[in-house]
Amino acid sequence: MYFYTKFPLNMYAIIDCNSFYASCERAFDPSLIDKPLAILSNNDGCVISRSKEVKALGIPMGAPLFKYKTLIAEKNIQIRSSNYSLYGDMSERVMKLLEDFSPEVEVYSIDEAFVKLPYSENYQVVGLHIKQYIYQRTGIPVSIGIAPTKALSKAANNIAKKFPEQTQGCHVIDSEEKRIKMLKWLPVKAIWGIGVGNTKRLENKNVHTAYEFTQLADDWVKRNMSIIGLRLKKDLEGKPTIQLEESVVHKKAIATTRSFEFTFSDRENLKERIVTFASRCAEKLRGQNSSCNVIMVFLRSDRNKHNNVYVRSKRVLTLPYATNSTLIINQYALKALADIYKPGIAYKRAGVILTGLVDTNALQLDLFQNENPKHKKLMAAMDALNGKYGVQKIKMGNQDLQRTWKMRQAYLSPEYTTKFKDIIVLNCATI
DNA sequence: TCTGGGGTCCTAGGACCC
DNA sequence: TCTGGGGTCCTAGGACCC
Repeated sequence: MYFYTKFPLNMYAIIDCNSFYASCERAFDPSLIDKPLAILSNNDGCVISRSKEVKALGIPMGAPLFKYKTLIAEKNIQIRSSNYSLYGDMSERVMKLLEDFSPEVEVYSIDEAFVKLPYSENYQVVGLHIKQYIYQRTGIPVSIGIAPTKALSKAANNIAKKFPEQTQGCHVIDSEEKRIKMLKWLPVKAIWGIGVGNTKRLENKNVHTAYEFTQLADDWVKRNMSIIGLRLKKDLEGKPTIQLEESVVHKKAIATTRSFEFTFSDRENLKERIVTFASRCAEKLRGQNSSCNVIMVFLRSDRNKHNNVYVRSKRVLTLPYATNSTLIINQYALKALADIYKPGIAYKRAGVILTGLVDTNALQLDLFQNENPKHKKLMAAMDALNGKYGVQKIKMGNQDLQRTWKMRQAYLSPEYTTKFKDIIVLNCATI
């Protein structure tokens, strides 16, 4: 109904890397190609990326590793620990290549980007070209959905993924007939932005497909699913409502949180962890040239231990002035920790989150309280050294200097693209 | 024995101001 | 005998995403 007679000048494409982490591993280790391959979360806890062979074996996203040990052995499933420096670097390469097709690129996540495509007579050809272009230069296979709105392109991408043979990995919505056919096929729970809560609500109202969702009254949607739901509905109707967010805006929150391999209760260990998390946050903060006004520290017990009460405590502190000094941030992090720490609780997870972020260059100095100017120089020196010799080489005195807090990463691959010692060596034999 | 981590946005309700 | 109303800002909590 909102479609132009001649198709709109701009179409949105979503480019989504297939099983991204698994594909990164395969790009550097061809022996993994065509074998079932699963990538694990931090601490090798659960499965967070699955090749299509692993999906076919019925291992769900987020599956705890220990529950599938037998199946993994039986089916000879290959597993790898997360190698985020590799994935982050490969992601940057893919995103950079997309800029060759349009100046308007929104990096939506580590493995997905929206691109506003310039007018074309044949978007299927454009899509297949992008797919091939990325694959040739990175070894990463992608799926592409192209449509007049972002929500429709996400849905089209579902189709490209589900029917790779028919679509060749790219599906285009360029007519009202295709839009309606797709929405009638798409179950509500698969709509981008409809979570479990909304799915339940809609199914109670006997709404089961995306098409039925678009037939609801606007005011009902607004009332029950907020302005977000209404925008989504418009987008699915083919009226561009969810805009491309291009500018690389600074993050509005910076977090470092971890689960521990074991639970523990003693104050000294927690202090060390919190200082380490806070230091890492401060580093990320300076990395985007921001300062923070607010710090939050939380502690949690093990939510999977049902015989215990699930303890979740947090403390939010507002700083006297915006800062990005590790020293100040650590000091307040420890203060927050002292407020919530209770002896005798088996803590399993902790984290530090910085919010109230502002641009450091635009800082207003507090009239009475501001930072020791030496901090700025010290931080700059620390960042420079850590940049040169590796993350966390320079630490605060109260951090774990012996590196006893290692994550469990039993199946880690080399950092092929970001460490000199891990660069692949080719042996060329002359015949 | 063993279950991840890092984000975004919206809303309701309270505090406060004029 | 009587006790406004509107606006803004902030925060906690929820929902959702990958």
